[in-house]
Amino acid sequence: MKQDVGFSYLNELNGVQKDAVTALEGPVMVIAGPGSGKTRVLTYRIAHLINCGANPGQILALTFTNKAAKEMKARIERVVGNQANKVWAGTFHSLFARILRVEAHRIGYPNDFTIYDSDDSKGVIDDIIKSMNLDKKVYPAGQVRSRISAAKSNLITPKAYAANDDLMALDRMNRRPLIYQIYEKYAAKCIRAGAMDFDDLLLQMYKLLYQNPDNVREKYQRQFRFVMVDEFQDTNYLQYEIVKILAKYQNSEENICIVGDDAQSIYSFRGATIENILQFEHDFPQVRTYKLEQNYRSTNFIVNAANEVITYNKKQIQKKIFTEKEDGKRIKLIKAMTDSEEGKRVSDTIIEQKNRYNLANKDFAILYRTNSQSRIFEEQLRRYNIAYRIYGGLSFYSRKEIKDLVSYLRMVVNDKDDEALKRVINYPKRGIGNSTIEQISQIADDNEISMWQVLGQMEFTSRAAKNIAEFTGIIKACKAKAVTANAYDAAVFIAKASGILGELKSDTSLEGQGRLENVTSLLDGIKEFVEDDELAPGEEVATSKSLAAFLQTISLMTDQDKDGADQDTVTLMSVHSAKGLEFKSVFVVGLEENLFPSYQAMITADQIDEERRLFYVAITRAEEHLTLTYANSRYHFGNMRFNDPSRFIEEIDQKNYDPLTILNKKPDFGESSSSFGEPKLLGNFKTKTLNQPQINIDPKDFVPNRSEDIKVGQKVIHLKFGQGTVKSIDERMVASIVFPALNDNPEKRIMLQYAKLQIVEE
DNA sequence: GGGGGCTATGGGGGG
DNA sequence: CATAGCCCCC
Repeated sequence: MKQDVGFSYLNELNGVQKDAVTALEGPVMVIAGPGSGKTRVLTYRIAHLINCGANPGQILALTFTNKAAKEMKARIERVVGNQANKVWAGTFHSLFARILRVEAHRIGYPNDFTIYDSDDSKGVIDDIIKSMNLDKKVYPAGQVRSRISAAKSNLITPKAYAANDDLMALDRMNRRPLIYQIYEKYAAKCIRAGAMDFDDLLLQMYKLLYQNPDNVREKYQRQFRFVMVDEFQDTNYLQYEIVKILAKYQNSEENICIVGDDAQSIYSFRGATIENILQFEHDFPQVRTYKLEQNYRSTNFIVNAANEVITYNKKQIQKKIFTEKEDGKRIKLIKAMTDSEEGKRVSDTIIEQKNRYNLANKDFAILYRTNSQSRIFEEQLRRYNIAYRIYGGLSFYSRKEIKDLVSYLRMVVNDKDDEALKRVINYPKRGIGNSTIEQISQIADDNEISMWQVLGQMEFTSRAAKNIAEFTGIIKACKAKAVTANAYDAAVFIAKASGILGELKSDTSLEGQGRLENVTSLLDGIKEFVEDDELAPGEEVATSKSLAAFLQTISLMTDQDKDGADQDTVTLMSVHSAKGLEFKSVFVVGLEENLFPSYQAMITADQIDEERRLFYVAITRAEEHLTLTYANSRYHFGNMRFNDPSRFIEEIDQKNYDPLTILNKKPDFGESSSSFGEPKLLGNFKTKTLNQPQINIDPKDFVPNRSEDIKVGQKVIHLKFGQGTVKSIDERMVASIVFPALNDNPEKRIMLQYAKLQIVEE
C-alpha cells in the first residue's frame, strides 16, 4: 500500500506510535501500557488506512464497549471526515448481532431473533432445573449459566461437554453432575424460542462462518480486508477463532492488528484468556510487535506506583511504563474507621481538592471493587451536595417497567420468546396465576413447542380461559398493528393496548410517576431510533428501523452508553467499567483484604494476580491525584465485618505516599482491639504505632531481596515487624519468622510471594 | 386457583 | 437490603 508521509496527524505521534500506525499490512501487535495513546494509535491507523486508499467499508474494528467504539468513530471522523461512518466499528456483540440480523436464517434462526439477557438465561435455566426435579440450592442458576457460558466461549457443544472427562469430573466433584444435561436442554430451548444469549452472538457467528452456508464465509472475508481488535487481552477463545477466520482471505496476507495490554487483563471470569496474546505470535509468526511504554496520562508518583504493584505478578510481558511528566502529587492514603466514615472522608477530600486545585466534579472518580459499595458514597455525596452519577448496577433497560414493556415488544416481534411471555402474561394483573403458567410451560416442553403455540391450540376449561383469551387478543392486535405501523407507532399502540400505560398512570406515587416517565422515555427512544436517518454499514433499509432491530440494539446497551457524560458530576463506578477512562483525581476505595482483593479470588495465585491487575487498572486511571482508602469495619450481610488493609497498599513503595497520610497506614487488627469503639473523630488521627514495636528503619535504606533468595536461618528485616530470624519455609513458600520486637506473638507466618524482606545476615 | 403479605436467605466483575 | 418462597385468605 502506498504511503504518503505528508499526513499531518503523523506528527502528533512518537516514534513507536508512528511505526504502529504506518504498519498497515500484515499481522501487527501493539502492546500498549495504560495512558500510552492506544486509542490515538488505533484511530490514526484507521484514518491512515483510509488515506492510503483502503475502502472504509472494508475495515472492521472490534471493541468491548459501545463507548470505546463511539469514541473511536468520532476521532476517525475528525481526521478523514464522514467516511468514518462507513467503518465497521463496534463491539463484538453488536457487530455480530448486526450481521446475524441479515444471515441468521441460514443457520436455523429467525433474522428477528430475540437476544436473551442474563436474567432471561437464568429464567430458562431455572425452569429446566425445576422440570428435572433438581434442587436449585445444588444447582444455582447463576453458576450453571457461567458453566454453560464458559463452555460456549470455548466452543464446547453439549455433546462435547458430556464427552469431556475433565469437565464432567469437575462437575461431579462439585456435586453437579447433570450440568451437561441442563446445557443440552438450554441450547435446545433457546433455538426453539428463536433466542440467542450473549454467548450465542459469538457462537452463532462462528457457526455461520464455519458451516459456511451459501459461501457466506467468503462474503465476510472479502468484506473485512483489515481487521483490528482493541483490548485483545480481554478476548476469549471463541472471539479469537472468529477473528482469525475473518482475517483470512484467499492467499493474500492477513491484515490483522491487535492492541492490548496483558497487565490490564481483568475479564478471565467471562472466559478471556491471556493465552490469546501468546497464541497470536504463534499463529502469525511474521507479526511485527510494537510496545507503547510512554505514559502521557499520569504524573510520576502514580506511574511509579503502578510499576511497583505490577512487579508482584510473575507472569507478565516485560515492559515498564514511564512518563516525562513531573513527579506530581504523592498518593494519599485514607484510613477510616467505618465504611460510612470512608464515604465522608472521600467527600471531604473532593471538596478540598475542588477548592485547592480548582477542579470540577467531572474531574473526580470513585472506583470500587463491587457495585454494592456505591450506596455509601451516594449517601455522603448527597449530604455534601456534590452532583454524582453512578454507572453500572441497575441500568435503564433492566428497570422493571422498561423490561415489562420491552417484553411485550419482544412478544410481538417473536412470539416464541417464552421468557417475555412469562413476564407479561399476567402483567398487568389479569388473573392468570402461577399454576396456570406452570401448566402451559409444561405442555410446551412436552411437545417442544412455544408457550404461545400452546395458548393457541389448547382448550382451557379453567376460569383462566377467559383471561387467556384476553391476553392472546391483545398480542394479536399488537402484532397486526406492527405489520403496518413503524416501530414507534407500534410501540405506542402496544403500551396502551397491553394496559401498561393505564397501570402506571393509576399509580400517583412519586415512584409511580418516575416509572411512567421511564416508559415515556423508552418510547421517545424508539422514536429517535426510527427517525435517525443514518444507516450503519451492512444494514438493510428494510430491516434497520424495525422493532426487532431496536430490541436487538437496546439489549446490548449498558448505561454507560447513555447521554449525559458531559454533565459536571462525580463518577462512581466499578474498577472494571473504568477501564479505558481517565480522571484528574481518582479515589480507589474499599482497599481491604477480602474486598479488594475479593474474598472469592483468594484461592489461587492466578486469581490474586488478576485482582492485582484490576488494582493496576484502577490506579492508572488517575492523571494527577490518586487517593487510596480503606475502612476498619464495614457492613456486609447486615453485620459488621473487620478486614485487614489490602496487601496492594503495601505493594506500593512508601516513598510514593504522602507522608502525612501514611502515618495512619497500618492498623493492627487482631492483635489489638483498642481501635474499636473509640470516638470516630479520634479514630482518624490516632496513630497505631503506639501498639506496634518501634522499628527504626528508613524506607530509603530498605532494599528487599527476591523471595527466592530467602532461606532458613537468615536474619531478615521486615518493614513493619523489624528484624527477625527465618525458622522454616514450607512448600507453599510460607515462612515462619520470629521477630523478637513483637512481644506477645513474635512468630509470624509470612507469604514470601508477597512479603518484602531484606536479608541482613546469611 | 389467584393474590397479598410475611419470612428466610443469599449477594463479584459484564456484554 | 432485595427477592423467592410460603402461608393464609378470598
